[in-house]
Amino acid sequence: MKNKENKGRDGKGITAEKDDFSKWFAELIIKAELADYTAVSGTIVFRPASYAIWEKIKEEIDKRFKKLGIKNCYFPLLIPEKSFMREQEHVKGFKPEVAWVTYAGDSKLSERFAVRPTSEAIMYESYAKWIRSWRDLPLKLNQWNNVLRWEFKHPVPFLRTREFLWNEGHTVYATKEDAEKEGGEIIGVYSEICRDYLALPSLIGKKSDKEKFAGAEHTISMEFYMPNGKCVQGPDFHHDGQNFAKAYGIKFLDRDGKEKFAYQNTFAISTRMLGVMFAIHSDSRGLILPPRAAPNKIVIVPILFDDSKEKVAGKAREIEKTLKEFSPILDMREEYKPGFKFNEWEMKGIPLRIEIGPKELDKESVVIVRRDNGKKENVKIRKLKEEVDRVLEEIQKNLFARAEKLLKDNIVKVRNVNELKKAVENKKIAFVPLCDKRGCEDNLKFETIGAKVLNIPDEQPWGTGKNSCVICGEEAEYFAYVGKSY
RNA sequence: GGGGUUGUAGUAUAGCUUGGUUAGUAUCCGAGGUUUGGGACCUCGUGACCCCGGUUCAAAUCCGGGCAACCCCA
Repeated sequence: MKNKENKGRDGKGITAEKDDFSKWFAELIIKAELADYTAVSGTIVFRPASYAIWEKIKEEIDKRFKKLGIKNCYFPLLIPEKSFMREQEHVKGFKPEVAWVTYAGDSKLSERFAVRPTSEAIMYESYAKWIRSWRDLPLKLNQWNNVLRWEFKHPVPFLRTREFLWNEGHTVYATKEDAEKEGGEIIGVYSEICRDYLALPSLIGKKSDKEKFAGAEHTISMEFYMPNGKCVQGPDFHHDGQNFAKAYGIKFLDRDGKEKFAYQNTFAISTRMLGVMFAIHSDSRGLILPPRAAPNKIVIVPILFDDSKEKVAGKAREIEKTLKEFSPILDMREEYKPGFKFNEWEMKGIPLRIEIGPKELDKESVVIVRRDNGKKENVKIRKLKEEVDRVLEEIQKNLFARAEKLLKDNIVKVRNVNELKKAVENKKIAFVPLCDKRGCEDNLKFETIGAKVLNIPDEQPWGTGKNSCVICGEEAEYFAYVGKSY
């Protein structure tokens, strides 16, 4: 293919195949202008192409959070060391990754400040002041912000960055029941956005004690399967019980006149999801975006010849207006041939391309080309809007179906250690009967050379009698998803 | 946590072994011309040796350190 030979030589196309995942992903990120590296390891620039999608995710989630009565606020970036140290499990979990501010100019500060790796510590000092009565509850606050975790593992753009953007929801309830009920609502919002906007299916379940959030009583997570066989933890919800309430003194006077500790939750979705989405949908030609996540859903490429130029250009502008709701890009650049433009917009992941030239003009039609499967169709201009609507919806569905197939095809049920090892070796997610002993989970990681329990789904396929833990052989408590993870 | 590879323009690269012209090429980018249905062509032009130190008359090249990217193993 001529096209193929040209790739790479001019530094514009992606040269790596998707099978060569790391190389492919790095190229995709740079060439589709999603992100760029900076001088600080593990930090990236979120360029407009990716930031616009983040804004969309934010917007949709924010709307839904507000419906649930969650209000936005903003807490400071810096956390005094004393506050940070209050909840011990939390400290243990985060301390190795915390960056400290110790100097102002040339003078050393008398107290050092943590750059937030997450905001529990600073928010809960305030919560303790604000909450006095059962009438103050529930308190439901959220902030959209950045956090810094000084990871030492090899960074990957979007998927493992030291600084990232997210939402931090922090809610407080009078009773455990009310607090726990929120888990379903929040995970419902996150999974709706992932499914309907990002076209990503996930495995939803509870984290094991070993893997749960530092300071939480339990964690519900959404796990995603990447094309290189590794899993990624996406959005999550933590029920903290009274752990933080006790550490930070979040108490209230209840109806019965007794002072009680409150129950708390925290939840988050981060810019990591952008990386998950880019990686799962895209191909060797470049980025593929689900229409509902794409800032520009359409590109219009007019085919301009001298004799018909004016007419075609006029029609193209008309179409641009008709399709305004899809934020179309009209590529009128005359210095590039259409073929060049096709490749460029495919690289950048525009879901649908509309071609219009003299041939179409005569027939009052246009050619539409899908980014997800390359299929071309002739469409009458008078029907264009409804056809575009239909095709975009089909692309959205197709991308989800593809991603779902990738996920489902890579889950295998295993019954013993050998099957488990083989599954992990083959880059599968194993569905594994386990007991709930910590030792067995440690052992599982050892046996599989690094795989871990992703989560434990609510729906348990007990069915045919009892199962035994693949590690110790005793009666299993549950089936868990196990795989290598970022 | 351990081991390895690599840093030359916006991108992809040559040169490095054996130090020595004005650091070569393609593409991108800018100007002009000719073109335009899957990465057109011609002319001219702009643009680079990761940082700090050392060795040397002389460093992209050799040495040390730092920073960064990537790979493998735990």
